[in-house]
Amino acid sequence: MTAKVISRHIMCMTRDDTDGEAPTLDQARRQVEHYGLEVDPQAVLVAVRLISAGARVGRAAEAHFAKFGLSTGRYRLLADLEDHGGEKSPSRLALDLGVSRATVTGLLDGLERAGLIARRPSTEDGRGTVAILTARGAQLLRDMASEHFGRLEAMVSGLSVEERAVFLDLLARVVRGSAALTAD
Amino acid sequence: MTAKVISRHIMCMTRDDTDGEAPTLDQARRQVEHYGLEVDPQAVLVAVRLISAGARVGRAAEAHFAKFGLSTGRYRLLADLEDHGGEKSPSRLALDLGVSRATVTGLLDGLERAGLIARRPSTEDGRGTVAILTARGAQLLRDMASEHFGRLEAMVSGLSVEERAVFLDLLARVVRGSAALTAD
DNA sequence: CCAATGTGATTAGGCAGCTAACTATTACCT
DNA sequence: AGGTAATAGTTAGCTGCCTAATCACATTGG
Repeated sequence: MTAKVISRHIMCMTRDDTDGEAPTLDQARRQVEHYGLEVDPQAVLVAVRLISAGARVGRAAEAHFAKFGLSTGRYRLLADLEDHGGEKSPSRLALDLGVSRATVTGLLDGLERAGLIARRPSTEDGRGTVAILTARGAQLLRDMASEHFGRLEAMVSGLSVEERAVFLDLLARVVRGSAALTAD
Repeated sequence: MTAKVISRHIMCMTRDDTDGEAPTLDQARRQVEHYGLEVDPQAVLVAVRLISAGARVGRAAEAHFAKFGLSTGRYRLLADLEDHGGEKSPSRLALDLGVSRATVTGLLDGLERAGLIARRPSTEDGRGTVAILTARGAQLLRDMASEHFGRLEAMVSGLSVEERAVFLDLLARVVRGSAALTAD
């Protein structure tokens, strides 16, 4: 995720060691006070931890893709293709995956080299191309599915069904808040 | 041709675009059934939406950095440097930021070119270098701080203080779940 | 005291995302 | 018709991240 993805947190409040963990409330507070701002450190912490957590889960998923020689982007493209009956134009893929057409070109290049998709000129549009999932591509997806979804499930296994519902609601509200900032 | 409903695969946590929203429960269910898996679609949805939300918030923060000519990585490095008194070795930066030393070298190159940091040989270790925050770098951070933290706060403004606490707890538990998968 | 090993920083090469620019084709508009 | 605009796909060049390899210096053990 993406990568790329944003690593752990937007601000570097990593204080000492043990590398790894997400920033603490103290660190957020220190940062805010350092600039003399009237911002709620807890709110900052929520945003930063959300970014961190999303990246972490994304990386955990990516680790599985890597075992099959795929990246997140390539997996997404393959899966979207299958979901659509195995055929789709690059432009449409870009739209549905939310990436640029140029990125799709690059992903298709790699997937074609690996024999997971094929390109064929469109029959309806002289400009167009169609990406086709090969039998090998479909098989790969089948091979990955069980463990992939199982891993996703395992990651949230610490939450009850009710908690998951609450979590989804809170997530949606933060997304709305960020969308308000983004949309200009 | 009719606008066919685009089905989005589970890992297709698309950004906004066209329809914009993250995947739905229906889509998750369809995917899981397609492979005949016994996985809870809601759990899958939680993981996928978390990835999506984290990326969204990260992008919203990044948009602000871009106004000052910084990327997320460069901002984090700068902020970490200031947080540490303005001086730190590249190795330490890599450790604290959670990226490789090679990445730090690249980030420092860009920041040095922009006059935001300077490199100086370490006085204690003949092999070592120290990255130093310049006055200009510190000023840039000061200029960015208010709006940066304000934006983070705004994104979570839809949650009450209690909800934020719940959210942090749920986030932490999902992170623990993903860490269990990652660590092996 | 010197060889082996370890560590700091960089370089080289790869991937995935982006924008901008380009070619080819199709569609639109008088 | 014919010129202009929009669209499909690609290419080129940027960034940020990675790993692996390299070079320089440090430390340590026999």
